[in-house]
Amino acid sequence: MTSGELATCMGTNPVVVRRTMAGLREAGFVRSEKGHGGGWEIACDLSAVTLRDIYDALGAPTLLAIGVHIESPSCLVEQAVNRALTPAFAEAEALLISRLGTVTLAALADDFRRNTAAHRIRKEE
Amino acid sequence: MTSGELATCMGTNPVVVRRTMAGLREAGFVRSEKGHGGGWEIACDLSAVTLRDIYDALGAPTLLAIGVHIESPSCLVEQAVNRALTPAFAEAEALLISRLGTVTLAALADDFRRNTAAHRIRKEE
DNA sequence: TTTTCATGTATCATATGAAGTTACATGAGA
DNA sequence: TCTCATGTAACTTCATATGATACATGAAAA
Repeated sequence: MTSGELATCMGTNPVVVRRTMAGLREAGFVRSEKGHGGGWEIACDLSAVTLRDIYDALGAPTLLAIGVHIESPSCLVEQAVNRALTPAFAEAEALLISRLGTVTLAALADDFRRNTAAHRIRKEE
Repeated sequence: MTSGELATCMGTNPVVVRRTMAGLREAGFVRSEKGHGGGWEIACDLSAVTLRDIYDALGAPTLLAIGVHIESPSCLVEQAVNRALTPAFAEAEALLISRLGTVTLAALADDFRRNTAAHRIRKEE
């Protein structure tokens, strides 16, 4: 598929698609071809890649909305709060990341297909 | 302390302080007095109030940066991802909230005082 | 060889929401 | 009655994610 087609599917912009796919390409999960007949194709075993891998390929962005932003804040109150909560933040993030590691793209695809079939049956009724 | 003094301490604005403190006042954790000699004072037992209570009083804002935003997305792929990750998000959030419940304001204050003492000794050296 | 169509990427524009600001009403004490 | 505080509405930045534009590069088709 081309970036334009993907963008239409996702309701976004071809350039945004390229920006995001760039990370997946660098990780080797997809390939891109320029020119006529070009576009994107999957380049990995879907059962060997997890959402954890995707997460890492996209730059491991922050998962928590709150947390320790400044390493050594000058505010002593902020320091006390950080001491109290840093382990909790770390554990929650680790939990999330480990859960991402349990979801393969193949599992997602299977679930998607099952639901698409159900969707089709429902529409035919 | 007045909103202005608190704002100076926190490097922010008196109105922002009032906006935030309003939640704590409604929960009964602080009291405010208008007029001459007015300002804010603590109105709770610090050992009986946890960061969980503060979190709730401030409107229980989102703790996770990612997660399910649309309840029933039309995108079947998004639906599959949601089915795969919703429990993980819920668990991570529950973990964080339960940890907030283990930190009392009194514990924070104690830790703050210990560190302030150490800070003072370090400066006197 | 030239045209067409795709990616790659820098740069700019826009939208969204948090934070900050201003303005003014209200209330309490000096 | 004057001063000083909170309570709030309304407005203004500000930061950042997203979208858009422009153009260079590369590959296949005409």
